[in-house]
Amino acid sequence: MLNDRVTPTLEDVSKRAGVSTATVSRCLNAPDRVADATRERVMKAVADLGYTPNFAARVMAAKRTNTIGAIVPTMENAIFARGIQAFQEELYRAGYTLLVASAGYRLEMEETQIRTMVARGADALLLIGHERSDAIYDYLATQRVPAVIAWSYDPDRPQVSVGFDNRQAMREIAEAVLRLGHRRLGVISGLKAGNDRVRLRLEGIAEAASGFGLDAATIRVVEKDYGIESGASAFDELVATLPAPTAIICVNDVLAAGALRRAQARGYDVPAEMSITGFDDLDYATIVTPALTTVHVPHREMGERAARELVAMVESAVPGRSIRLETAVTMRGSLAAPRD
Amino acid sequence: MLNDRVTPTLEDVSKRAGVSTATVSRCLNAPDRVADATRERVMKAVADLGYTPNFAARVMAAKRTNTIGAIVPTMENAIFARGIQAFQEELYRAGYTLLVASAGYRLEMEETQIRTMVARGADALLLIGHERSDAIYDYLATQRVPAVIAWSYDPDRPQVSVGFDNRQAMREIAEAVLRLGHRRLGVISGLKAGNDRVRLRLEGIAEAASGFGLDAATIRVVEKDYGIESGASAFDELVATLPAPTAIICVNDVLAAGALRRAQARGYDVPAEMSITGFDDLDYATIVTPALTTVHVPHREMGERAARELVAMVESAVPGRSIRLETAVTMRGSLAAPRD
DNA sequence: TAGCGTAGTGCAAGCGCTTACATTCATCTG
DNA sequence: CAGATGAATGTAAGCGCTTGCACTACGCTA
Repeated sequence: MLNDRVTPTLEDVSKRAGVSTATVSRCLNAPDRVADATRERVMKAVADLGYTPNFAARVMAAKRTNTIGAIVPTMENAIFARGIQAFQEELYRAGYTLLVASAGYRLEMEETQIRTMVARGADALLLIGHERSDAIYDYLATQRVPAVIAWSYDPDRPQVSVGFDNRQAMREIAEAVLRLGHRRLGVISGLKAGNDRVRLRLEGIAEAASGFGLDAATIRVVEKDYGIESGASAFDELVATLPAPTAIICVNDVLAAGALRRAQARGYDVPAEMSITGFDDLDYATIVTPALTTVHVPHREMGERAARELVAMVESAVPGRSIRLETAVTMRGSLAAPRD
Repeated sequence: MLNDRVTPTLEDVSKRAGVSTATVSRCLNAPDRVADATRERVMKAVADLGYTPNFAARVMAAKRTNTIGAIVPTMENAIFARGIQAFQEELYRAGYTLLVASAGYRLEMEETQIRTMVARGADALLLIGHERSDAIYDYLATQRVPAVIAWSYDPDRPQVSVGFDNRQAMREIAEAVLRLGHRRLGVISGLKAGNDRVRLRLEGIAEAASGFGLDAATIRVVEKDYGIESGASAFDELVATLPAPTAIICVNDVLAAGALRRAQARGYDVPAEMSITGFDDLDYATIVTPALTTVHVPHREMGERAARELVAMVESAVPGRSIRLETAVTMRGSLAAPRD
């Protein structure tokens, strides 16, 4: 018994107030069902004793935790931070607590985390992207734990999603690149395994290329995990094989920032000799020089809407509706027409 | 009963395996105390049923959650992300789950979060910085919840801390600035309220200034919340009053990155006309141009060591020792001698 | 062979709370 | 004024798990 707390219990309070534990419980959970005088007495006892309800006991008895879990691929870089922050603020407003776990972009790890969260009594879950096993979706269904998928939007899937169309968003920025005249493209991608957002974005690039009469299969794609350094080394790989691309499209701003810095370190003039684009519109995009042309994603709005949707699903047991958010190509200095 | 789960219970498993619930429980928690044949049978039943232990029930019965909470000021920018990520990885290795909450740099909010975490049964807590009410320290003591303070190191305080000496770290970089000949300094600070790290860093600057014969009181300090935009507008304020500083010391890289970009937007040549320094050595520091001279903080190491210390405190109930980590001034392009 | 130790298992008492149901009693109705 | 009504409170049954203790059976030792 490592944790033998010295916390007063409901019973201590009830004795001190001279009532039953049921009355104390009601004072705490449904104050209007208790006579004013009694309530005052009880509340005084609560205050005197510094009583805090035992969470586990409450969960066991009430089968509700007022807790919502979020499982993100990573907390290390800023990709999910802003959205999750907004998510948590909105949950807090609605009286819920957020539990965050990160799965390191690994599906089995995510599955473990989902099961852990459910076992911990999460009333609902926020998940990133659609890709995961049917087994785990079935599990959530049988457990009756509502879930919302964020950072992705797909009305054709049975799951409720609050996000944007990754493919279309990426196609739009790729088209912007192509429209300027670029024909030799390089792509820096995150790891595709277990990450449908990345795959959809790559498809978006391929679609744009086809639309401009390019054979998408000839576009060189370098796949790396996320990180500044990965973007930098991916850049080196892309320019190693000739003819080098005139524009490099990155699936997010972190990779783009790394590629940009490496390009400059290698003496490339960005954007005159080399254009680079990002995705997400994180802080990274605006602090680099030149600032990144990127896809703006409404992270905060996504977090807030997902929270509201999830709370509604928990509280009214309605099915929940998918919500599509708009992204926007944001033109900044890192993209220009090719020189030649 | 919104969450009437359809989860199998220990009893379901025990029936299927033809043993008592006690045996099933032992299979799960102390497998070597059960005969091999029995264990196999039980494990098969567990697998067949897809059984997951109910967390709340387990906590109630065992009074231990294998959960450690971390309450950080914010998750929005990258300041704490790397350290927390390392913290969680190390905890995971030791068999613990991490609960994260953010307190928005507000002390009352932090207090609420601490109480919530304790009520939820956190076995221990990671807190950022020393500043909080005695009442809450007393609370943790009576509840017997071990806590470690990170991002700060102070051997004279009763609390265990794993971190660095904010004052000295900042003094060192300020001295580097002064040594180059700067005498007109500006400072961009985070909000001091409830944030002892910031105050210590400011003291470090004052000490350095005194050491160089400057009156610390004459140094202009602009206080802002953290954010790129805050850094930018703080820069404007600092250069609005003449004579403008020749070097701006920022209490972190986020503010520094914002100030740097704004300086350039206003036509300043950094570092020739204006030097800018940061603190933390986040990604931000290396992707801006010129890269930021900053104080390198061993975030990952801090997270890992804090996790190990905390686990030791929980498991062996030893008092715990404070650990001092070294920081290092990292010279990069944003700092140079003043022109005049 | 009696006596003992030990590994393996079961029994059942909680852990602190919520809540369906039972009880009490003051108030109202006709 | 008897009886109905309903507000306020109490009673007690769990929620699903862990664990101290008791018990059995088997293999040793002397």
